[in-house]
Amino acid sequence: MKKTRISTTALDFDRPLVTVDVVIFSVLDDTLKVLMSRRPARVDERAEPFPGRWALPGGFVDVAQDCTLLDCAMRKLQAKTGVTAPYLEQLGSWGSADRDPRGWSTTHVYFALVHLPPAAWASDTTGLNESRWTAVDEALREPLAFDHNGLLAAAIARLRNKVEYTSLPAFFLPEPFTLPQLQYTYEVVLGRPVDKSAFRKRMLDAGFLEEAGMQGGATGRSAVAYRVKDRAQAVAFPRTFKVSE
Amino acid sequence: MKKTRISTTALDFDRPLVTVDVVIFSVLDDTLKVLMSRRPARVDERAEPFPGRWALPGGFVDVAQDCTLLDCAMRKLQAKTGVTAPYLEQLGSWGSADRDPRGWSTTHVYFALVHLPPAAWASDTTGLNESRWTAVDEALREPLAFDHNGLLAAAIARLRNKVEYTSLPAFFLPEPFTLPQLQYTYEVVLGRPVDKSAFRKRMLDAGFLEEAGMQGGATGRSAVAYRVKDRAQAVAFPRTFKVSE
DNA sequence: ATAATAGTGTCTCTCAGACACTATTAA
DNA sequence: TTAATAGTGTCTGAGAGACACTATTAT
Repeated sequence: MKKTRISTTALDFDRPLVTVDVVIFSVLDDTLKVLMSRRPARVDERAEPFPGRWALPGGFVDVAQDCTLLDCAMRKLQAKTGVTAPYLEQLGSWGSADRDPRGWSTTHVYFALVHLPPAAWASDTTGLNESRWTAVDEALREPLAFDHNGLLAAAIARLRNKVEYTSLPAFFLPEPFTLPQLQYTYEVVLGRPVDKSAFRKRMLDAGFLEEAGMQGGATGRSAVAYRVKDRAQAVAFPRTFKVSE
Repeated sequence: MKKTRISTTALDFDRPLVTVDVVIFSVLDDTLKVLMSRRPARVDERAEPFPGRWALPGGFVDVAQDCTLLDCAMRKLQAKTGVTAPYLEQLGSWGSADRDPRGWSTTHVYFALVHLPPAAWASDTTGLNESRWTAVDEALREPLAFDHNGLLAAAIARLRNKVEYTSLPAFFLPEPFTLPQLQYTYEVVLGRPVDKSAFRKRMLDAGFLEEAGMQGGATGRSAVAYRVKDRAQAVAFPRTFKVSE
């Protein structure tokens, strides 16, 4: 028996599931870390996929609540970390028939760079929303839910690549920050030391910083503090670090 | 009245529409062109959105036919152009409540670089699948269907940006091609002349080309012909063109 | 004064751009 | 031989890396 349809298009075909996942990076303890979320355990007869596995924070788009995909990503980031205005960039989208056992599904992956007050670093290991900050290499070593190993690897690759020629690491620091602090952050993410003189020339010549007073450490000379002029976007340098060899 | 559900997750919420759009670029007549497709005219009482407007080629993901989003994009590209193995890269995804009058919708945008035999350049201005190659600036000037002005602008920006530091324009040429031909293609896309000596050094040093005999023009000296070693991906140069100024 | 950290100066090497030069082909 | 195009050589300047130097602060 066929339904009769008048004045509408044929939209009654199967629609894929639509989700958003957020890769939330931060730097702590000399390490690049990512926020992972544990899939709920099997609580009753309902078939939640990958029970107990670690996964990227994310979930279904709520068409009643989210006006855009970016809204949805910000909502999930806010819910997990309380951060409201971080660096947030779309990484890409993945979709296939078999990435989710519940059916043909798509995910829109965003990646965020945040800095958190130390208090927020406490792992939440209780209840249904268990989450944890994990060193990126460690997170990749174990099998994650869905295709999240692939998504996370892509996010790490994109971040490491962009750090070579952009001001992205500035978003890992609370403002104002000093150039030595910024250099340290670059070195953590790149995993190698960077020459101080070349680094400072590059940052100051790029012109994305503005002075914001002085900042003294526990010991040694005080440093000039800086703020980024335009918090909304990163700056690209004309060359990558370490061109030769 | 509530349905009783056993042994299944709650997936009976509203799902967004899921589409794929493809921005297909090519170079002809000294111009960067894009393939545009006309939305069907209003044929009966069914409400096809944006009747008669120009749009990027695309459409709904067919969960029965497409295994992945990339499959879907390749299927649409193949259907429009007959091209099977071009350069195809994901640009990003857009999704919001109001970009499609039929409801909350998402689109996954891919961009393709193709070279076509001159015969395929004929515009198909008949029937329901009218399509046309249009200069990119011209295509952007008129109001397109949906948010396609924005999608196209993003694709053009990404292409122009990547051409500054990658071997992408090689995909606009049928193999084998000569360095003067490749340089000409760069100049068309960049919209400015490029120094011959610097260009040749850059291309040959990048090491993505392999020789493939000689190729003579109608007049003048013959040129060495080249093929790209790895047709699957573009090469990134360590610097952009024209750093200074 | 010393330790510790912030910041600068100088040298060199690489490489892109500019541009003039040589090489090869057809008529 | 000339026109047209392909390809090379040489100079210069910008800028990154290396690394030694100076500057400022607390003890």
